[in-house]
Parts: sequence; structure tokens; C-alpha cells
Amino acid sequence: MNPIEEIKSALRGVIISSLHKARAEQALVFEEIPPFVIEVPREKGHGDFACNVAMLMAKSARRKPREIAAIIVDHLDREGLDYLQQVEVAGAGFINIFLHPQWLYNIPRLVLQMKEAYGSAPRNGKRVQVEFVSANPTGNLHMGNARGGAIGDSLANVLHYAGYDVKREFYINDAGNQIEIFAESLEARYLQLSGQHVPFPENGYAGQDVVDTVKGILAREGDRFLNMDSAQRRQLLVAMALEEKLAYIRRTLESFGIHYDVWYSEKTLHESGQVNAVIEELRQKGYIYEKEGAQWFKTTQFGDEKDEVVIRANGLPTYFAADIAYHKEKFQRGFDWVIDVWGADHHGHVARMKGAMTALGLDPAGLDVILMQLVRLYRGGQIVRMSKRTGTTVSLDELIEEVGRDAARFSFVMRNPDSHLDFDLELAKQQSLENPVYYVQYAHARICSIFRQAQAGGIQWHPGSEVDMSVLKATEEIAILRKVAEFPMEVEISAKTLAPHRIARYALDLAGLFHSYYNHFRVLQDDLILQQARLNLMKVIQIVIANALAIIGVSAPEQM
RNA sequence: GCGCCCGUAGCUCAGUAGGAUAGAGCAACGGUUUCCUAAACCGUGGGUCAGGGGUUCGAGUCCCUUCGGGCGCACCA
Repeated sequence: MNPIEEIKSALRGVIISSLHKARAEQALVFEEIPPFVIEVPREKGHGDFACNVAMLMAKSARRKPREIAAIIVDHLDREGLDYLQQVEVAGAGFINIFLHPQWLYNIPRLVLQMKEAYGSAPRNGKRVQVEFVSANPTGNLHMGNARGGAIGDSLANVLHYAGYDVKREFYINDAGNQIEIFAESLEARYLQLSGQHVPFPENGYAGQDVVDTVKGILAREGDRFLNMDSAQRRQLLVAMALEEKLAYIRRTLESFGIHYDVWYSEKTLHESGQVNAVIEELRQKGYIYEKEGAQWFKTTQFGDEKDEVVIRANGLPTYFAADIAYHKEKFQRGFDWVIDVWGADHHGHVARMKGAMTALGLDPAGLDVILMQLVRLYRGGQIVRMSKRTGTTVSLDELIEEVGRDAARFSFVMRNPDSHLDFDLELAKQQSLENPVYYVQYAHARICSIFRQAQAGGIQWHPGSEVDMSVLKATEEIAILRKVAEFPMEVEISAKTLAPHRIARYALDLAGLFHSYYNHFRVLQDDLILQQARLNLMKVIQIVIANALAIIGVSAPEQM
């Protein structure tokens, strides 16, 4: 149920039949109707909806746009559409359509019926997987992971709302070169903390968190690893450390409001032979060759600048090889649509991955990658350097502790993933106007307060159909109803364009309309009919704000 | 050097799949409380949409180019 889309499609139908009628009467000559839009004009004076078809047809119909528009208006079947109030030709040839406000008075009933489901589309039967964060389990979660987590989780929420069957997945990089280095780092720290003078690996994980992990292991396990051979020692150390790191990652993300359906281990892809199998498949299709002892995948055939190694000269597969197997496996699991949320530093990987899918006979259009630009962290205007290796970073758990989950999530989701984000901790934690999350939450809390007041005053609220909404005649009230009507469309566009930040913007807009309204109109007042209608209006705003906040992953407090 | 992303008000950012007179918040200045929460509201000032060219009836939006910033260009992930 999408009120705006319904009206738009009705308008579209009426305009198309008007065009056909005009042609039948030889008032207009054209071959076919170009794809045109019915849109919501920015200017209120331009009507509730506007159509650009006349301008698009001008060339082929060899008439001036305004003439065509006038012909369309003349042939319009005004009886064919409810609520039609006025249609006029304007500007360069726009058809501006004004509707009777009556079309909005049914919206509250719909919202009150659907409640938390308002804005959602019927299940469409499509399965989509969103993989996000997938941080290396070798260190703390950083700001990039926080942004990816907020965006990925909200996107999953939006897609669910838009009718998809959504699964959230975390890919655990528990194999490969980084894990080797991690193991070496752990071993070095273990030996050092046991009093031995051994060098720390040049590219090792130098962060304090690794030291802490090893201290914990020493406390629990003692020095029993000292007498083992190095390979066994590393294996045991890394197994324990990974378990600890994963527990930390899971715990932190849960406290950020993120719950995964699947934690997928890279290691299992290697152990099950799927990585080797997919390389074999590519080899048989002629995409693999050997050079300097390594196995190369001809990614240049898919537009890459250079070919890519999949099996190193030492016989070990690269990350890319495992990722190919992983993505193949995703589609084997039956997902119609696979979405990855990656940091912008991985952008070079996208074309390769899609190329690999093409090579395997999979449709690369089934894969979408959201590349989010990196986060630059500030504290009171001073840049905070992020480095996983040196450990001088603010981790996600520290962010939640300092800024709070709601403010952090809202700040991340509010921004377009494409934007280079300057995140200032001081601003984000201010419970002030700098911080839009409170503005939205406050709208929700204020409405709750109105209902508490009503109850305390013995005012009965009658939700639903028996209330006459048409007493809401103020332009502010019409504007709110209209905004509320747009919510399902907003969800749909957000899902289609993979842009959850639109929901945050929408919530801000609606909260703004509410606050302004609140300061100019009284809900609880003597005119009982108006009071009931306004209570309904308030309830509707409350529901929509709560739904929007739920998508963003932010709480909707009843009191602030 | 090559590729991707970004450049919109003093600051942080929107800009609805190319539409009509480019918006919001903050900051600045001036107002609003006997009234459902002042974490709010109202008003004022503030723009060569980085520069240039092109496509189009119409460009912040698409193409080319210059400049500036970020990120990639490993037998790392």
C-alpha cells in the first residue's frame, strides 16, 4: 500500500488515455509516448503533482510544449480520477495537477491500521543478502566498521521493509596471510612477555589489544606454549585469539544493535575445497594461467588493468580466490540479490569480483557493492589518526561508550555513503542542536507526552475511522499528512537506490514539521471534534517517526 | 602516471532517476514561555553549486576538460 504511487499511477493512466484520445481525434500526432515522470514539485504553487510529458513530446509531435500540454488537459477525463481539483499548464509546458485535500484524509486510517507495518511493502518473495562490516578478527572495530555497520544494518532494515527476505551476514577472514601475520605477532608477544628477547615482525599487529590478548592467554594458560615447536604454538595461540576477537566483535556489534543471521568462516571455504574447486572451474574455462610460479586469473578480459594472482607461488590461495568462491557460494545458497558493503579502499576489487562472476556464468548484476568513503575522526576539531596497527584509534565500543548508540548510528546513517565523512566525537556526543538524532527523538517523546496529558485529563482518544479528519484544514496539517503519505514511497526509493540515509533525512523533515506545528496549534483543546482529529494526527506522526527510527536502528523514547 | 569517489551558504550536509525561484541544521543577529516538554518555535542576513566547455526546451544533477582533496593501482585483505 503506497498512497503516493497509487495516485501517481492513476494520474499516469489518465494522462496516457488523454493522449490516445487526442490522437484519435487527430488533435495530436505522435508515434509513441516517451517515458515521462509524474513528480512532486518543489514549489507548492506548482500543484500536488506535475507532469513533464508535453515537453518530452515536443520534438516528435512537432508542437510547442505548452500547446501539447493544453491539448492533454483538454482531453483529460476528469471523471476518471478521484480527488482531481484543478489541472493547469505552467512554465515551459508542465502539467500541474492540484488534488482536493480529501485524498489525504484517508491516510491516518491506513497508518493507524498498519502501525509498525506502515511504510512496508508486501513480501515480494525475493531473497537478498547484505554482507557488511566483515572486519578482520585481528583487531578492534574502528570507525570505518562503525559506519559500515550502521549503513549495512539500516540498509537491511530498509530492504526488509521494502518487501525483501533479508539475511545479514558477517564474513570472517580467519584464513590467509593476515592470519599468518597475526599468529606471528601473537607468538612474538607471547615470547616477549615470557621474558625472551625476540624481534617483533616487521608488519605485525603492534596494537595494545594484541598485547592484552596475549596477557590474558598467559594468565590462563601459563608458559606451557614455550616448549612447543613454533608452528603448533602459533596455531594454538591464533585459535584462542580469534575466538576472543570474534566474541568481542559479536558483543560490540550486538551492543550497536546489529544481529547477524550468519557468521561465515573463510577457513571453511578452504577446508571444504571450494576455493580450489572454483579455481579449477576457472581454469577449465581458460581464465587461469601460470606465471613465475603463481596462478593468475585473466581479469584483464573483464576490464581490469592487470591480471590478478589467485594462487601464490607458495601454493596458498589469495584473498581474492577465497572471495570468488565465497560469492559463488552465496548465489548457490539461492539469493536473488547480493549486496556487499565495503570501504572505499576496496573499490579496485569490485570490477574484478564482477568479472569473476561473469567468468563463472553468474549474472554480475545480481551483485551490488556499496562503497563507503572512509571516516576521518576528529575530536573538537583536532584530527584523530586511525591506525589499526599502532593501536591509536577510537574503537567502536569506545564510540558507543562515549557518544551513545543512538547518536552514533544516526550520525553514520544520515550521511550518503559516498560522502567523505568527518566525524567529530565532541559534536556527536553533544546533546544539543548539533545533534539531529535528539531532534527526531524529541518529536516522538513530545507526542507521547501529549497522550500522557490527555490520559491524565480524562480525555478519551478514539482512533480510526469514526473521526472526521477533514477538520484538519490548516496548511501545516495538510503538509504533515502529505509527508506521512510519502513515507512508503521513501522506503521504496531508499531500497531501490540502496540509500538508507534518505530515511534519516525523512525523519528529520517530519520531526521539523511536527515541532513547528506543535508550537502553533494546540492538540488538547475545547473543540472535541478537532481534538480527536489532531490526536489522530499526532498518533500518526508518532508511528511514522518510530518506524523511521526503527529502520535507522535508533530508539524512539517515550520521554526525554 | 592510471582508475574510483568527492568539491553546494562561514561550518556539517541534503538536493527526490535532467525540471520551474538551489534547501536544512549549526554558527551570527533579533524575537517567542500565565499555553500539551524551550532538546522547541518565529524572523533576518548569507550562494559564480570549485573553474571552463558541451549535450538538452531545461544541468547542482549527464559528457569532456582543468584545479583541489580522499582512496586505490601487492604472489595484503
